[in-house]
Amino acid sequence: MVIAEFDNDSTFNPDDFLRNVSVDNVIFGYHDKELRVLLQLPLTFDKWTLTGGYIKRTETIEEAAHRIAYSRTGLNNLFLQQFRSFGTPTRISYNQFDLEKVNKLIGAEATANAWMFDYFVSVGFYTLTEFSLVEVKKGGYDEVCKWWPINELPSLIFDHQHIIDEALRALRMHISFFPIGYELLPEKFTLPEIHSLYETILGKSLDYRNFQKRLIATGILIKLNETRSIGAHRSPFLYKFDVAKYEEGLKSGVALAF
Amino acid sequence: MVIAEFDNDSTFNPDDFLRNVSVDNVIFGYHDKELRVLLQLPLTFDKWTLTGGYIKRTETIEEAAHRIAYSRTGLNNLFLQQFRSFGTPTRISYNQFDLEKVNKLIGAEATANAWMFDYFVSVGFYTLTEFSLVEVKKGGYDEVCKWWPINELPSLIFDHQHIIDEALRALRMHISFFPIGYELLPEKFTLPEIHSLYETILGKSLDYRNFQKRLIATGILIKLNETRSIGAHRSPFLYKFDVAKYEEGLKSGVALAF
DNA sequence: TGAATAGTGTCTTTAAGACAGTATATC
DNA sequence: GATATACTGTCTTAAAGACACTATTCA
Repeated sequence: MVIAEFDNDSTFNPDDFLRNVSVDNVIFGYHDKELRVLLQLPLTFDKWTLTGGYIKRTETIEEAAHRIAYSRTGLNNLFLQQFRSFGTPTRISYNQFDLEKVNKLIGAEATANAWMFDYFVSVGFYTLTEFSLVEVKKGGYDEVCKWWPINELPSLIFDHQHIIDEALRALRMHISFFPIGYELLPEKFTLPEIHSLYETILGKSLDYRNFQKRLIATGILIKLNETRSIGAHRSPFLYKFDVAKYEEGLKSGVALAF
Repeated sequence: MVIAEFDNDSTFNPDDFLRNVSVDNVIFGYHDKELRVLLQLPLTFDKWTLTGGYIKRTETIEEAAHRIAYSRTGLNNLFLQQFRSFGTPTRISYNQFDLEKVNKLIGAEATANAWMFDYFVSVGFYTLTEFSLVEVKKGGYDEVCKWWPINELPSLIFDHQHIIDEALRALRMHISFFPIGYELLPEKFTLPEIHSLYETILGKSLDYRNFQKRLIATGILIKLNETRSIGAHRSPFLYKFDVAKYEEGLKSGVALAF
């Protein structure tokens, strides 16, 4: 629930958007055994927020989620997954806004019943991407937009901490039934790399031998006849995804009960 | 997305409700090996709809779902489960309304941009109840409200068939991980009864011996020293739920991979 | 040759799935 | 005793989980 739309549209008009519904994206980023979330610090708050926004009258909620994600990451083929909606009259609280800053932005005196302080039901989406390659673009009304390690999140506005918790729960459930990694790993990757990926997302260690057995058994991996040189150590073999089987797994599920 | 609120409130004022968000309840009913859905035929359509409604500015989306479910079933302790939200600009289509009837109801000429024809994002909830004991109450603006067998649904308005399909998918996934039956079976029930319940909901047959083994293994059942007389047949034993373990299972899940 | 990482195999336990004959209640 | 339903047990197979040693790279 933020004013991301202002960014590319200087003639922002609330009437072009749905009232009382918004989208919040929980964008998880993975890199080098670390899981982060993309958060922004709007000028109108002194707390961080998810990258969210309003829904245009001409677009679906999924399109809105993609547009908002694109506006921050420049990525337009993210696998955005709806996981829950959040609706409580008190979730958006008037007094968490910095009214002085709001007034300056609006160029007028904001009253307590201004549309932006209204009760918004937020539809939550999450996604997962490789964050080291993403060029984060802050919105015109944000001070900063950056990746925060999942275990060291700053103080968040409204119920955004709760939304992140729920998104992480959904993500962790999701990866027991569907393959992940295609957007997160280089085209050719090693088993230790994908092993670390799963461990990081699940937040627990997985026996490497059993992990390998199960992952191979899904049939989504193709072992290559190349190795990666990693210094004074044995060189691990490279693998790539069998894209057809990976896609198939995304649809009908894959047995990986972690 | 219907005008259920009119029912108990003759002074219905759209300003008391959120714009552009609604709730749709998929109320599944079970009785005697049959699964049904509660649908209503509003005066303003010639197609059937889910029992849905708008969200008051003073209530959470969950409270709205409960209020709406109560208004049709008289039940107020339903286990309503949010499963997805639906938002497409075209999902509510103006020309599926019977304008003549709408005008008569409103007492004025409805224009194409009236609030009720607007783009509504609908938050979907489902629940499951024993339908033979429910006294269905139709809304003041409905012609009928009744249970339809899941396999013989009438023609539904908007995307309501799709919402039902998604709800059923969620329900079937749900019962592989969580116990069901407490609200659906009499306090004392037999194994063949709960077996039929699972078969009906899943829409497939389950080997009785394996089913029993797994269900007993969950520990949520208590075998009683009584039997039920069912005529010229062997009398099955009665069971009841171990409520504490059942509740526990609702929280942390139960292994029942069907 | 030592340090760090990659790779591999077996055993045990548990669960899933297929399958058929005996027991009981009433007419 | 005929009929309809309830009840029970075993075998096979597959998957999960625990566990420890060998192989490779290069400084």
